[in-house]
Amino acid sequence: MSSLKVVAPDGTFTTGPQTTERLLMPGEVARVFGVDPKTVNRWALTGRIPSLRTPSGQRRYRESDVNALLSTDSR
Amino acid sequence: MSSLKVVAPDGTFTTGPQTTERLLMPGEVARVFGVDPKTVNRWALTGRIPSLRTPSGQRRYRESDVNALLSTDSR
DNA sequence: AGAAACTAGGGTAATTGGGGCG
DNA sequence: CTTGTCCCAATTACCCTAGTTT
Repeated sequence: MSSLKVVAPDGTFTTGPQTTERLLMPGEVARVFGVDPKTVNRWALTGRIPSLRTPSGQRRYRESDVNALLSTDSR
Repeated sequence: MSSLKVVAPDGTFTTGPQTTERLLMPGEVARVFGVDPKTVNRWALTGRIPSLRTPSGQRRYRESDVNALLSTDSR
């Protein structure tokens, strides 16, 4: 497979043919679940969701991780 | 402006600010119907109303689902 | 350079989920 | 069978200020 690297304007990047893995910001994740952005941070601190950090300390979330939590049953 | 990305089960996705559907908390839904939040909880458990769950287990309700039930002029 | 929007923190009051009972 | 209420432990929302990003 080709290891093509695509770099977006905001610095995010993806490698591979079609795997567009965008990084979501806390507010975006918060809107997905209907919670406060601080709550998403708390999830990261308690290990409920994996997170990356920018050099300045802000958190970013992989949408694959978000979708994995989203697909959890809805009883 | 941040564009929220919504990913479908098949991998396709759409981006856009207007696709953001508001999610209501149990108490908000309860006030709409004039019942106790616990009752809304039971409606979700019995499948009378669809619901999402946060990673910690709390429920959120789509505004469109709530409105759909409101307009359900049964008889 | 400035303004607007978003974020990370900390602290506190309010809400939620689940079980059981009337 | 459905709903409201009481209990508890856990989780979340809202307030603030400061730093970051666009």
